[in-house]
Amino acid sequence: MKYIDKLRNSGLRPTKQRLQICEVLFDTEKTFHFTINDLEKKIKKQVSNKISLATIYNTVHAFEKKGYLKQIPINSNQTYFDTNISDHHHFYDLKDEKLIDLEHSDVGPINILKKIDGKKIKSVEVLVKLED
Amino acid sequence: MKYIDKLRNSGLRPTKQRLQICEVLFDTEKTFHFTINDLEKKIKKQVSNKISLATIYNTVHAFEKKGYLKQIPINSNQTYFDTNISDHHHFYDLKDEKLIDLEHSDVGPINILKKIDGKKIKSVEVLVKLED
DNA sequence: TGCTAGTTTATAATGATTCTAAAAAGGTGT
DNA sequence: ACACCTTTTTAGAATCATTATAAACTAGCA
Ligand SMILES: [Mn+2]
Ligand SMILES: [Mn+2]
Ligand SMILES: [Zn+2]
Ligand SMILES: [Zn+2]
Repeated sequence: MKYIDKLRNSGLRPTKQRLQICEVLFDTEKTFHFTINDLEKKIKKQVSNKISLATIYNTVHAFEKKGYLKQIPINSNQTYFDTNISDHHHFYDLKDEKLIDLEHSDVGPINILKKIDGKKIKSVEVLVKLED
Repeated sequence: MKYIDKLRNSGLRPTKQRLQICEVLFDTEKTFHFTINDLEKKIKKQVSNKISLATIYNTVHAFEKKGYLKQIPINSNQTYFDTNISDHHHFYDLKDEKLIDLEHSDVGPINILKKIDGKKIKSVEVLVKLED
């Protein structure tokens, strides 16, 4: 089905757990931001069998390594992930502790004038903190 | 002396420990980035008496709240702080796990076109990840 | 139907950070 | 200097997200 090839092509065996996690993560109208704790709850709701927490961690890290998920740089006691892997930015609402997507097109072009010898830019991420 | 008024004006008692931590943090030619673990080591080297880890945490958080330190949004198992409290950005060298300042002037003007109702922008921070 | 490497799992370990509550120190007024 | 009250420091315990462990399970393949 839908995710079997995706996983196979990444060198990941399409196990029952991984396919179920794919459904929770990617069978949605909209992309979303989540912590492992959020995802664990979503899985409990949507998946009949139990998936261990260790497997959730393993899978999220495997998917991140393959580029199917992105980590969002933010100061929190929990790591935030994003199913939106496009080149985009974020608002962070300090009061509600919620992330909001900020599309590339919603931010004027960013020009990094400083160069670091022997290094090249891998990504440019903007975090806009919001208050009331 | 130098930091007593600074602390008093913030409503913080100028204790021996706080003054010593001020010296470690602010009596430097250049600003720097650090984790609590980094700071603990620096203090051990530069301060004769012992300062407990709890006090280091308390002090860093107090200074951050007063605006004498900034937290840097980055994904790491440890929280990074910055003695440079100017409005600036960062390179993050993924290999060396080092932060490098990117002055406001080294980044073209950033224009956030999207508005969120009832919220105003508190800060705009750019993180530029570097690879070889 | 085996075989083997990859995967899942319960559980333990790790480690940064926060909490606790008692002792110490700062500030103020006498 | 002293008493008094509040803030701060401190050692140690607790918390909790994350990672490690190692045994059981499974996907893919001969
Ligand atoms: Mn983290
Ligand atoms: Mn943190
Ligand atoms: Zn996003
Ligand atoms: Zn900096």
